[in-house]
Amino acid sequence: MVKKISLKDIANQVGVSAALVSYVLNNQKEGRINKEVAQRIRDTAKRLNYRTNQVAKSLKTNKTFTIGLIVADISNPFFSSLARIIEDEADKNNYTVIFGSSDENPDKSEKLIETLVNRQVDGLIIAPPQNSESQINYLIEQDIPFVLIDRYFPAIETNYVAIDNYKAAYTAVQHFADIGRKRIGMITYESAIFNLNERTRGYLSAIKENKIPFETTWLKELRPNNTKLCIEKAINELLDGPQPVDALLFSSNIIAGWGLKYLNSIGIKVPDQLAVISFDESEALDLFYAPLTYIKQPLEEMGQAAIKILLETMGKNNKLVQVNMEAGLIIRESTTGQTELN
Amino acid sequence: MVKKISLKDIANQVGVSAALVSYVLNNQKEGRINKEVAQRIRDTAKRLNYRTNQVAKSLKTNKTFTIGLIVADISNPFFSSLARIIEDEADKNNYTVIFGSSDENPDKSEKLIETLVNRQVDGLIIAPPQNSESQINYLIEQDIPFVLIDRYFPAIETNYVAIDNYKAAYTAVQHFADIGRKRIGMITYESAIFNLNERTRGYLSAIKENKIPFETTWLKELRPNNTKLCIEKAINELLDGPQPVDALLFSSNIIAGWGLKYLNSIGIKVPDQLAVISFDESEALDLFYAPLTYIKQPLEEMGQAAIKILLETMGKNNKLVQVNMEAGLIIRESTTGQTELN
DNA sequence: CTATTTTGTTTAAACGATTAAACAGTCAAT
DNA sequence: ATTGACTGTTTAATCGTTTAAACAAAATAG
Repeated sequence: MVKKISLKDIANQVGVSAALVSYVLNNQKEGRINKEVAQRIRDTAKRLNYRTNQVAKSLKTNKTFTIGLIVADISNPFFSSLARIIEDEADKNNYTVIFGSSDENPDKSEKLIETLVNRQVDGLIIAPPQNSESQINYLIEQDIPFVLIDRYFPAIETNYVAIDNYKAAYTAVQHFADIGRKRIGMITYESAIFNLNERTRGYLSAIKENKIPFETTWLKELRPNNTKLCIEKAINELLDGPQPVDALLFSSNIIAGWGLKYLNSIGIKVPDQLAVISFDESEALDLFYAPLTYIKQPLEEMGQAAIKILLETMGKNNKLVQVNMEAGLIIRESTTGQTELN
Repeated sequence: MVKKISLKDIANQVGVSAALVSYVLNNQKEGRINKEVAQRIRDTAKRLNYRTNQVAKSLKTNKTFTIGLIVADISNPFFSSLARIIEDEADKNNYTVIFGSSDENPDKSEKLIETLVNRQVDGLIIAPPQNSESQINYLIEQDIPFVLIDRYFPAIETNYVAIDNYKAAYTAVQHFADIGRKRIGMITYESAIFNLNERTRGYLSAIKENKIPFETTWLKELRPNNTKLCIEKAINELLDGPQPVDALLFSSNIIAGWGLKYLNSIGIKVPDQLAVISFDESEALDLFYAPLTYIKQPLEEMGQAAIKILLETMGKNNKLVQVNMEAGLIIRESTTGQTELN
């Protein structure tokens, strides 16, 4: 590696102290510095192609201008879209983003938090996996600024940005009821994550309030390490028998992806046989022959809010900010359309 | 922020010098340190919950264990999948990843490179936008380890990992020819990026070798800042008139996404009226009513190779490594199936 | 019983920046 | 001529590590 130019190198060239160079390049001590010298310093810096060493600067100033982002999986479009928004917002404020994927695994999440904290990130944005409460409490103890996103733990007082999942699921089921569906299924993950439980709660609550006689077999809770096969099995169980469900809510984009593929392959007619709603958007939902009705999370607003809150928290504005946004229900053919009858 | 524990704090507690603490915690000077003292140091470190300050360590050791990743857009599934693989491989080697999206814009790319270099990343993995040659040359001059991915500049001697785009496009067109298609269109970006040009070259070459009389109107080159509307216009032009194309190659997942949606909406029958192949995979391609034949890039291998080469380069193993992988053609219904006839 | 080696630990400089405080010189006011 | 204020710059400490070199004490050798 070619020798990097330091402040001292510039100082030597110009014949002044490193301190003066620092003052000039940081536009400090404005009026006090000899203009001609300042210009020479700037010229020399440019000529030598000086780049400040952020590591040294961070050590001294105790500020890295880095934000850590921990999501479940950066390759999941939900999280990568969020990541992109966060990246842009961070950039506007001169921060860069280090990311990591926890795979919904608390051990990985813990390791990531540790790595990022050791790297002295100024703050964290985290979509916490289940059973990671202790890590969150650790961050609170250590007074490390952070914002939870997408999920949070109601038992812990933290900043967070999420949607009202109860309401979102409720609205989806209500929509099923409104279009006359009577046997409404849901496929979700068996999980201690609050936001998923809220979805289930919203689902059950809407069924109850619509006076639909609920059957426990309608609710399929998959292991988080779900596979294609689990989803297919769940769908089979929902559709088999004399009383198949006539509506189905997928509680995540991943489940919807596999689920739709399977529905496609077994020739279920959507929406005639089965009305379908999915959480989260994705291009895939558009290309299904009956474009899917889906619950649209306000990603842009969520990402922006997360950064805004994080910056405020880092700036010692220590009040708690908890944001519950409302998701939209984008109604399309999978619940209203007519399947092209042949 | 709660005061962070430093080596010195441990040293004071135990009553030894900071140096000794450093030696112990880094398992250096193995045999030479009094076991009892070493244990006390370790215990105290644990008790005080010491975390090493990576920033300080990096300053001293001139190594950050950080890799910079610059892609066009992290929210594009192609890049986020790649990012995930790179993340995992980096992690295996104890590196973390800082990322940025260039939006195919050389100015953004330059700013990102500068930011990441200032942060003293140990190396970079870059999908360079067009007109960013000077930035790449700068990295070479500065002897900063990097690997290009997905794209590269044939005129510049660099490490890179990419697929043979010429061959991939050629194979796709050959497949069209094999199934008897005679009027084969392509929608791509007008761009100076080598990999896209290679796709075009492969397309043209295959047409020629199959002795298909090429018509220039078959090749649609969109402005990179393409919109939904441009794609729709291009498709209209290809399909309108007395001699519409009977096969169509989309040169990216983004184009395919919009394109398929439009084909869907105007009721084109795939593959009867129009056989379709897309570059890159995505869930969307699976859910199209005729699952798409697509060119599958070996993302896993590409990401792994990129990290491997980068680590070698960082380790001063200065030989040039240029990898051209072969893409696969996954043949499905959009080129072979029968549209369900009604 | 010295001389040498080994063991265990400390000292101090360094990485590259920042920044409070000190300093020297000039200028104006009394 | 003395004082004080201002201008322009340097000195030196510091951030938290690492690590070569120095050092002291104990063990071993001759």
